[in-house]
Amino acid sequence: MVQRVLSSRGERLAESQRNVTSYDVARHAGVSQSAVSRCFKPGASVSKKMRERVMQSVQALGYQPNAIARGLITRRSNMVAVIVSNLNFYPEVLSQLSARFMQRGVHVLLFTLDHESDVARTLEQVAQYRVDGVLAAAHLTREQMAQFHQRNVPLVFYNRSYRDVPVSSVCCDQLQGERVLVDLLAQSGRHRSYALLSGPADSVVSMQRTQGAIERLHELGIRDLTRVRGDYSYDSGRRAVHAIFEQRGAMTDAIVSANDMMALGCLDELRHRFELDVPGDVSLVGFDGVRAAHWSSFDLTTIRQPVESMAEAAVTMLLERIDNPGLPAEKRLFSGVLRRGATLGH
Amino acid sequence: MVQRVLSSRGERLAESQRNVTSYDVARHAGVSQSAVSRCFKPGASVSKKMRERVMQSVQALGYQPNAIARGLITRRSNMVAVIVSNLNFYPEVLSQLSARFMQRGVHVLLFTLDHESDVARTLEQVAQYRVDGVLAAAHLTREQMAQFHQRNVPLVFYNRSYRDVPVSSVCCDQLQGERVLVDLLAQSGRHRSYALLSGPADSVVSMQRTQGAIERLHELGIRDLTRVRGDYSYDSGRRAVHAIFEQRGAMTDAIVSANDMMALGCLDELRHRFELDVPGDVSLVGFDGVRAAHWSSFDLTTIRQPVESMAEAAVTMLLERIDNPGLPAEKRLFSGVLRRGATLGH
DNA sequence: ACAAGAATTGCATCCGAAGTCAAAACTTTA
DNA sequence: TAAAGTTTTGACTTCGGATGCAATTCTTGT
Repeated sequence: MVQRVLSSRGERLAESQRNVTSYDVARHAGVSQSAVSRCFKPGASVSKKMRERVMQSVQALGYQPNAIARGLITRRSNMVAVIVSNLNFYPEVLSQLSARFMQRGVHVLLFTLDHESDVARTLEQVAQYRVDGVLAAAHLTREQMAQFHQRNVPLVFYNRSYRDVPVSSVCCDQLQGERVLVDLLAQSGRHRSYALLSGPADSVVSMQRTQGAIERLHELGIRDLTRVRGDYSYDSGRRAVHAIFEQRGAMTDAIVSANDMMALGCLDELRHRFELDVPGDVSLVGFDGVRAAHWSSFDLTTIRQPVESMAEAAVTMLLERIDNPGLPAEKRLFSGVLRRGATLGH
Repeated sequence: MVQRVLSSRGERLAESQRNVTSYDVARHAGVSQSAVSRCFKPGASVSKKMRERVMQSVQALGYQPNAIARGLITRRSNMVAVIVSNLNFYPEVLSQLSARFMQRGVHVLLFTLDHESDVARTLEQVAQYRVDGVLAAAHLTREQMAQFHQRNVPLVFYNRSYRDVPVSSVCCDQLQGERVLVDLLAQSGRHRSYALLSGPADSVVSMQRTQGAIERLHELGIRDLTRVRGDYSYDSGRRAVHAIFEQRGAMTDAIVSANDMMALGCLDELRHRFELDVPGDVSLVGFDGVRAAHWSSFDLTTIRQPVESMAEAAVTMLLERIDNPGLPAEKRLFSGVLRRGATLGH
């Protein structure tokens, strides 16, 4: 009963309040629909008089052009899909990307992937919305990349580079950054035993960082290495300390963490649970340059990813490729910036 | 040269690879376009045989229905706009909202506002994309709300409630939470002098928290109160400590911060710069329940906003109102959850 | 086997703006 | 002032899928 009344009211509303269209404006202004359309196209052939008349009606009726309809005919949605694997790790990146896209009049359709989510289904959705381009801060398979390529949808990866695949990406040089950190550790004191804390097994970034560290350690003749794995979270960093000490007793006096969050977890656990001094007893380095790494409780030595530059580059690369589909794939590699904190032994 | 070859190839591709449409599928399967369309509408009248035939062609051609075209005719974009004022403060909230919308097959068009950004222009964009609903974690004027109402676009606010305006919202009870914190402070020891650290002047949330604290302090007969203002950031928390001590010397021994970030800034500055003991010399409370508040370096006493419940409520409320435009506005108020940390005096 | 009823299918139209092209209106020139 | 040239304007079609309705096919009962 109530239901019926409500819905009949809903219908009446829907009829009377049907969105204002360009036809309505045209009728109101006594001109053709084409004229109205042209008034919204910059650089179109419209007389001053016409524009004034139309705009007056636009104001009067509160007309807003329908971006959906426009997208249908122009085959340009003016939207890009931004795919992030786990939002918690990318707040700053997403904020940067979003701001820069908005500034250029491009809209962001956000897709987040968590462990349970079905990547294939998500990408289907991306395809159905006919976005003009895709910015992915998540792992895609070669087939999935190929699909976008087939459909002529430009794709740019953020911090994932796929060697041997001609796909565009903007990355921070993980290997080099990690080598710098290891060098610094090695210079800063004679450490007896190193521990390497990696991220999730399926993270390419973690793999690269870990590999960079191992390479450099080997080059320096350091072979005594404990390896444990975390999931990039603070808590997993705390747990990692226990795992490390279980494997090597309390011999370990240098920890290389694949990211800052885990490093902070280590730091807290070392200090507050094990009552060890950092950097006195243990040296520690992270990677990323998250805000908290700068906090005076931590003052972590780390490599800061130049997020602003990377975001700018990613956005620019994607938009360029949208405007000019012929552009070849390009991989841009940014160097991280060393931040010397107080977590390295004398 | 290479350029030309590539771009001419691009053109040929663009022509031949024009996106597959339902007509293409229909032709390939030897059926009508309506039939194809119906195969994608759940619950439509389609025979098993027909569905099989169509789906085979769909597979063969790699057809993906065009959500834009569908949106045009159904007047349902299946997108909602999420407007957040400054992403940095909302990583977890956004992640929650996004995940929950996605789970229900609704897509998120993300709009971020920073200080410079033009809210009016942004809302114009929101309107043009004919989103089905708007979730705002940002401040809108009454007129702006009214615009959405006029256009029959459901609007739900996250953590902003406007008294006297019939608009839906999901909020955490800032006043009550702050009162609980003040009570706890008062019980935990006899503090000589309180300081109140507010957020930005234009933040309603900050106002409410501040007001809640002041009310309760007054009720408890506490009038000796230093007031300073920050911008919600860690750094502004650090600076605030200096401001407080300048105003009251080092008398102050209880600080009520309008959010956790600033509280953490205070904490670090008190301990590392002023070499004071928290909670020995100064007690401190925050608000929000951010991750870092739980870290063992801080162990902050705070009120945790039940982000999961709030996000779920906000998403549900919005989608309900999309499906049933007749529903009246509703304000839902969640209580924060006290987290007792180690930043309160004995 | 045939009529009545139910389930499918296809035709035609619609959503709302943009682009094509020819007609109309306005300028300029001789 | 008429002819030629330039702008503006409007009628019509298009984008790609959804839907009301009529036509068709399939069931079912007798």
